[in-house]
Amino acid sequence: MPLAPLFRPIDVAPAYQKVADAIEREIVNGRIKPGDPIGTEHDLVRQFGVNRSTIREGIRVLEEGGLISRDSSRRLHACLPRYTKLASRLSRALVLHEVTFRELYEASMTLEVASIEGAVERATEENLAELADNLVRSEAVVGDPAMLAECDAEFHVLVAKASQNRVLQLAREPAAQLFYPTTEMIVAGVAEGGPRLVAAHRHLIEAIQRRDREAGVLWTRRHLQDWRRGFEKIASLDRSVEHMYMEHAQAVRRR
Amino acid sequence: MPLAPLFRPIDVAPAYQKVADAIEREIVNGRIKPGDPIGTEHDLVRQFGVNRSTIREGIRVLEEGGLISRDSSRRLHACLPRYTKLASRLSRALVLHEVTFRELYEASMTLEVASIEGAVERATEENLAELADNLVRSEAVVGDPAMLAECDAEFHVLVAKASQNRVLQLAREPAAQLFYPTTEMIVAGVAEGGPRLVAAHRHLIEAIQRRDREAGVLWTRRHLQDWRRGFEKIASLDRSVEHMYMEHAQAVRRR
DNA sequence: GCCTCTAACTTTGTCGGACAAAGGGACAGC
DNA sequence: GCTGTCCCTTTGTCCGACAAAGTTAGAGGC
Repeated sequence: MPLAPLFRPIDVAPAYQKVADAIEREIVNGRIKPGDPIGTEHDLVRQFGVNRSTIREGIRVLEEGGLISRDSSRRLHACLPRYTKLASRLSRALVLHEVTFRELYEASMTLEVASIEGAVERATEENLAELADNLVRSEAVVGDPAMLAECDAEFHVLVAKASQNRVLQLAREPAAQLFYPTTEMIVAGVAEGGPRLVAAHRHLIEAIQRRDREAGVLWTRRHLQDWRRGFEKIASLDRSVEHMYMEHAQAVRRR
Repeated sequence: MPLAPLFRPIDVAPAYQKVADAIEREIVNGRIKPGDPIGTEHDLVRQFGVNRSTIREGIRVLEEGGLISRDSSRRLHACLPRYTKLASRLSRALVLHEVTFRELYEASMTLEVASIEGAVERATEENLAELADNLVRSEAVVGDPAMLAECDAEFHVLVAKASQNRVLQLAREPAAQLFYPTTEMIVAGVAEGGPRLVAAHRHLIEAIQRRDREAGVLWTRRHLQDWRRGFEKIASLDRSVEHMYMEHAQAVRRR
């Protein structure tokens, strides 16, 4: 019979990690609210009793995690992590794991359908106005694949936003970020691609307006199937997401 | 008419950020493969021509992003970002954004149903063996809410894994991490909670075995509805996720 | 009294050097 | 072949320093 454990594992985390954890705890449990100042590096040196280099390493960890950031004057303050920034981490991970476009397509089918269902049910007038505005801008750039792809990405972000479900909004973002670059290629390669894309958006907006769930789901499916057909003219769905697509995600993250 | 731009915006990112970006680029575009050594801090000092403190700050950024890590001997090497670690960042963000349990529930309903559909279609013998093993362990701890909740969380991870869709796996993880702690409370509070949970798992495994999609979806719905009923005995679905739940996510991340 | 401009002061980003602790490797001894 | 020791490398931490950018306060002009 093994001995009863006499000792707990001792905490051997390096100091910079402890600093980061301590500040993270205060933010996550709400004692430091988003927007609250964290204090200067020198303040933290005094409070934690460690060297400024150590403090700075801890700050980098928190900054990368999106929990704190520096304002225009580079002062530290707690902040709400931004979805797009976090999602681009995930996109990056998906690329490194070499997920296939089939996986992306299947997951997006689920997530975008769920988004439109939520939007049909709960979209506000403001959401609709944003979508309508997006549609106008899309129509204006229907001949420019790059701009149109950008509008398309924004359109689906707006639909997800209209669902009023932030979990869904966040869940769909990583896959969406990897779709975005391909849309440009497809619209450029397929003659009727642009107009079909804009037409689908129009039908989706109408569906939301009429609170017509069936139509919303139908047109989302069609929209994604269009993407799929276009993609399969270029490559196999079983191809894994290429590294080049990451350049987009990186650009998005830095915004 | 404005002058043609003579100059590009100059890059004013701090040095540690440039170091991190440079290494990130090499990893993401595949020139450094997961597992490859990065070299010692001193090597990087020589290569980048900056001070070691600067290098270390850059390393912290990459470490937090999950792109590099240190092995047992603390040497740096590139690695595949781990889903659970990234997902816990998202869970944290969701908590800070004060998402409601209703949002979690709705999104999970979508994501878990999609997972089971994928699992029914594509689960391997190995996936089924893992699920069966999980079921045995769940039955053994049916009287212990904390252990059972842990088994439940693992069960759904295994279902998502069986779907062979890593995008889905990743997308469901953040919401799932926030569910996990509540399951324990619910199982503890509702008399028949434990046995019902295990029974649902058994039905789900059978559905996967029989490739019976209808049954899989049905029992996933019931399983989640059970959670919902249990939760509503404790609190309103419109309550936002409390900060206390983050302690779990933090524990998960550190594993 | 209010505004502007300048001169301190503060804060950040970076640098150089330093040292203890932990790990890895080579080498001798059994 | 295994073990223990010594040495070297690497990491984590510390100290002190400085230029650049931002902030604050006070002088001076209206």
